[in-house]
Amino acid sequence: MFTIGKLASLVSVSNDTLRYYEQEGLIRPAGKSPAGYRLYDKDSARRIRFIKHAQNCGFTLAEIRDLLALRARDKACCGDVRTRAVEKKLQIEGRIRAMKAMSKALDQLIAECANDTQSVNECTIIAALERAAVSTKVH
Amino acid sequence: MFTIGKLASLVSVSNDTLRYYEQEGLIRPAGKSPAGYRLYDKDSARRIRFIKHAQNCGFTLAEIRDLLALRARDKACCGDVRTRAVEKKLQIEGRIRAMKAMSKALDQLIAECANDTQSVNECTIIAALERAAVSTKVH
DNA sequence: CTTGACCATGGAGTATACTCCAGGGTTCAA
DNA sequence: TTGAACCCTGGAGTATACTCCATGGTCAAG
Repeated sequence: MFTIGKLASLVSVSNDTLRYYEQEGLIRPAGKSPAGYRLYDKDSARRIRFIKHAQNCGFTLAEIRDLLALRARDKACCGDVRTRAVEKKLQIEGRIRAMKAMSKALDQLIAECANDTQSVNECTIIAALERAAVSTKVH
Repeated sequence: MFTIGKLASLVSVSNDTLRYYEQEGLIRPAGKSPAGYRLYDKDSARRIRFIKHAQNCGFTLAEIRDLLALRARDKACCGDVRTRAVEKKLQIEGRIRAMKAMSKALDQLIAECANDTQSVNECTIIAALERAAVSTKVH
């Protein structure tokens, strides 16, 4: 059993973050000390790592809460989790496409602006940004 | 000269957004009517389009404000704008890399989970998310 | 003159994931 | 016993880009 500070440094997050996760229903201490201190066990550490890794896979805390709930429900099968992973992947790919479009638009802008010493009045980047639509929407 | 609603529908944003841009120092009406109504001209429309296109290139409003200030300063040259475009491109490419790593991590997870009907207890996605670190940080 | 469409201001609310703070109790070692 | 280091709660603040609201003035048509 460790106190919040111990767990926090163990999994490299702040005490505040752990309390925040608890508040958001993502974790719960294994118990409390007589003085009301949160006490955690190894399972808590596993759970936090789960949360962190899922975040790195692009899941929001709300989605992670769902994932954790899924795990808790016996009836749920691996397919449910898989579906979420596939959906998330599609979402991320959409974002990547949007970003690539941005990057491309910037390429065009940069290429157009050949002359570094031109006055800003004739700047082709500025002109281009005033002109044509760059059809990209993120999120 | 048009009122806020006219300009808003002309450039497809809301009245509130235009007031917000003004508050944030991105635009200023060309004048005011005796009753205090904002009055805009064609330049205003051009400026809003500039803002929208720059947003589509991934610039934040704060960055766009800088870009607009740059345009206003005679001394600034096209190179200054170009530098910002290049920096922004690098930033976006970084984000794309991070997202690709996420996508790849999800691929792995999805591939590992071959059996759709397995109980969630043995779910390999869940297990994988508890295990190894997926080393990706966004932003 | 009234009605509806429009405009103004100031301020609060939204989503996300924390971070920081004040005010106060607890634990432990010297 | 005193001080450092730790813990608690509740609430406010951060960034971004709006959106919505109440309250009230303005304008044009009928």
